[in-house]
Amino acid sequence: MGRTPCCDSKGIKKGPWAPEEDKLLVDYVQANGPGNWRMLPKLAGLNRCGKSCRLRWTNYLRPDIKRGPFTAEEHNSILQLHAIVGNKWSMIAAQMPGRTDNEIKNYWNTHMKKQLRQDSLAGDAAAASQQLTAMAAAASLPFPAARHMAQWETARLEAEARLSLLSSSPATTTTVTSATASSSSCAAAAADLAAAAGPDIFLRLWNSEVGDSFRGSSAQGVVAEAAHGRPATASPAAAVMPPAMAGGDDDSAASTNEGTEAADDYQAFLEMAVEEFALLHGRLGGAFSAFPPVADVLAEASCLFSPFE
DNA sequence: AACCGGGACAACCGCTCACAT
DNA sequence: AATGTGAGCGGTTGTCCCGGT
Repeated sequence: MGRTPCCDSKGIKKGPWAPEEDKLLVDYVQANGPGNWRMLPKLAGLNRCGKSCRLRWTNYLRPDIKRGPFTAEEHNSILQLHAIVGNKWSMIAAQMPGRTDNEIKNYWNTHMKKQLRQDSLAGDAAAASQQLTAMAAAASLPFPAARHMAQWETARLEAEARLSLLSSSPATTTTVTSATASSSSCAAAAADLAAAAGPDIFLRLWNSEVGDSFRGSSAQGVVAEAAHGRPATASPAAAVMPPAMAGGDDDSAASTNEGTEAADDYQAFLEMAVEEFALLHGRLGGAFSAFPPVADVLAEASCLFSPFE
């Protein structure tokens, strides 16, 4: 679908914002609230495109923005969160009140990337364990959601490590002949899936119909979601998180068993994903196109077909 | 004083997605 | 179902500033 650029009109100003423009934008948003950015420039008397106004407001003029240099605590938080989610700046920013994704992204690209490069040049032999270390540290972050993310992600990495071990053992290389595969062969298949389709395959599965199905069928999950009281307007981060990590509550005292529960949830999810995959394959003979969202996720893992045949 | 290079940060660009029509 | 729109996201670019030569 063709999309007309928002800023191709002649005479629309670009570049740095003047103080008068900032004042016009702030006055308008304070009087009318943000929203309808396309019409805003005209209504506010600005010679800018709506997108430019939105960016200026969200990245610079918003009253709740925390200016100034990043603290050591924020620095560490970014480091740890980046180890978990990668370049998902909006997710990282969601855990750091007062900081924008743009600000964090710039900080990462200018300060932290350089630091990491220097660290790697120094020849850190423990590089492989850095992610887990960062995650362990993240478990003590002052941001509840970040704690949940770290705990769940730690469990996920441990589970994946187990799956890798299982998949490399001779016993699990035997042929799986039915959709009701055993837990260990599910695990092996899941490890194959990750190896074939990339580590984010699990996140994508979680966001697919398979994940929906799992969430819907897991009574435990429903209880967990209710207990965590996920807000109706979930953050983008919460939208992709399993219940154990999408909580948003401050109930840190009750988190003792969360890692174990998360690992169990994750294992159950993997088993269901593989079963679902096998069922679909059996039912459709590989014609996954009838289920586009699942197909998108699973088609990449087509080399997984063989264990089920 | 003039020039240059690099760092820091604001702003833009291109893309995707959800939703409305 | 096709298309248009608004909004958000991540990557990239542009500009300013500052220190070194």
